[in-house]
Amino acid sequence: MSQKVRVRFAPSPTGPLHIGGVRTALFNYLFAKKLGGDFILRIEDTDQNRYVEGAEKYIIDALNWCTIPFDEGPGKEGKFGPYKQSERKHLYKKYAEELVEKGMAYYAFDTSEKLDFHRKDHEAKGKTFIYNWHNRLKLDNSLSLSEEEIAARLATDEAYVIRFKTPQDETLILNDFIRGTIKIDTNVLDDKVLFKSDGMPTYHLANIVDDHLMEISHVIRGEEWLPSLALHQQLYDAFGWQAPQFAHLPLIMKPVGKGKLSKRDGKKMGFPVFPLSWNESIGYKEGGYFPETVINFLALLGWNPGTEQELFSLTELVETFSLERVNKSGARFDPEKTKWYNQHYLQQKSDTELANLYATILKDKLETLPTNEYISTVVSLVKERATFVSDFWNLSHYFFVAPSSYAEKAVKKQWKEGSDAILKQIITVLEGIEDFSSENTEAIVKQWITDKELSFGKVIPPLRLVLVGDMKGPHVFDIMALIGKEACISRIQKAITILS
RNA sequence: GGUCCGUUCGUCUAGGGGUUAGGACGCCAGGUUUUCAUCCUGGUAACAGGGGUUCGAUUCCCCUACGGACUACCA
Repeated sequence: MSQKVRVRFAPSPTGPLHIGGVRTALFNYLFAKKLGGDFILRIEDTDQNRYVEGAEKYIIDALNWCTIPFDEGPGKEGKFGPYKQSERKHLYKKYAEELVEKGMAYYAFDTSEKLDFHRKDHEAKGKTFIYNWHNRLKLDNSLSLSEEEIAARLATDEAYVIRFKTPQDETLILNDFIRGTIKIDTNVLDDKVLFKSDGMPTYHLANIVDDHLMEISHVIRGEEWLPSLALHQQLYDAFGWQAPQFAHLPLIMKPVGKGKLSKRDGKKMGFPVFPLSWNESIGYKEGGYFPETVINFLALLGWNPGTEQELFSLTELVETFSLERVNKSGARFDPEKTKWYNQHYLQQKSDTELANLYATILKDKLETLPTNEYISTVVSLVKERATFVSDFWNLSHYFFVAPSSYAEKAVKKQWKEGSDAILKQIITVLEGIEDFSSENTEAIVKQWITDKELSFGKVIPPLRLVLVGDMKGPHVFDIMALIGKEACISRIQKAITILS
């Protein structure tokens, strides 16, 4: 069977996407693009109660920011649309009815209250209530009721659901691309609801029907769906449809503690779990991470190329990705490593690009913005010590504003008896310099030190201290050249009055 | 509880019947930079346990332990 590769990412718009969801989308995207296929976004909003305003837009924006755009989906209608299940509502009922006619599903009239009672009752006895072959004849459904009774109930407006009639005493052989063959005894399965009393299908029905109608070739989803695979496979068989290939991805776990990563973890532990900000939860974008970073670290969570390469562009990922190299076990998410990735990608950016980003921060700090060229030069001097664009200000404020205080420890160590006298003389030296370039100033000052038989250690460190306010930063003569002769002299004078 | 899935350094992972069990992040140390950081070099640290199979098992099989997911008219 050679069929066009079509994969889908099918989130439910119940809130923001978290990085686990983004990774599922990414793996789908990579798989599709590697094989020249299509990546489809389908919104699974069959539960009206859980619908969250703005979530759908968020999902689309997030995918776009992450640079994993979909080929078909809401707003990008292809020939398989619509791509929101709420807009496909009318489609599903006939499929559920078809199964009832075939004797593979049945109407069930049990109320939620009754079922809740059974569940609680069983729980109290340390058992689990399962609605299936062993008790379905004792419950309220079209299998246990007479024809007349069923007809009568259906004729009134009594609420009912349609349940799948799981066969008895069968062993299902399931196939998962990542996990291989899985055997399931149908006797432990329950008769899942396919069609709800509110007229909407459940996830299971809608998912299978849509995947079939949309000609999905591969279903790549999180491991939390593995227990549903038995039902889904049976549904394909019941309809007589060719099932797609399944691949269940390992889950992403919390950095510390137990369980899979949840949407609340970010706030609790102080790192982003969302691509974009959502209410008070900060996103990767707003946290200063680049899309390249997010894509790269997500790709290496549960997948690896089998080589020692760890840095991948999206293009390289598409070329290298394969489902065969996806791991089976869950991966604990490590926020530290994502910082390393970001540092790397920040170094890759051009000075002008970074200067533009930095300018938006500087706008709030300064009354008048220096030229782009100036900011860009500053960036070139400090960027190698930055992980985020937001680090720039701490690293370079002294290029824009004279220090108003001096780091206590640095003063103690570098401001000695006679420092002020030396700096006073330096002022005179600087005043005489015509070409204030870094090289020239350095040559002249160093010559002066030699001539005066002073040590570098007595001159350079205090000079840095008064110019920067701390014992930090790039080559001191580079700093001097950039801030200029006047600023240098005035900073030295100011420091002499304050520190002496 | 039941069903299913999993288990190599602290974390992400490579490997696979005979290896000094490799890399990356983190951490530590040294070097460079008369500063800080970057960078470079080195170091730290792992096959969950018990049984088999085998000349030999971390690798294959079984059991145990541990971890995880699921167990809704949610997805």
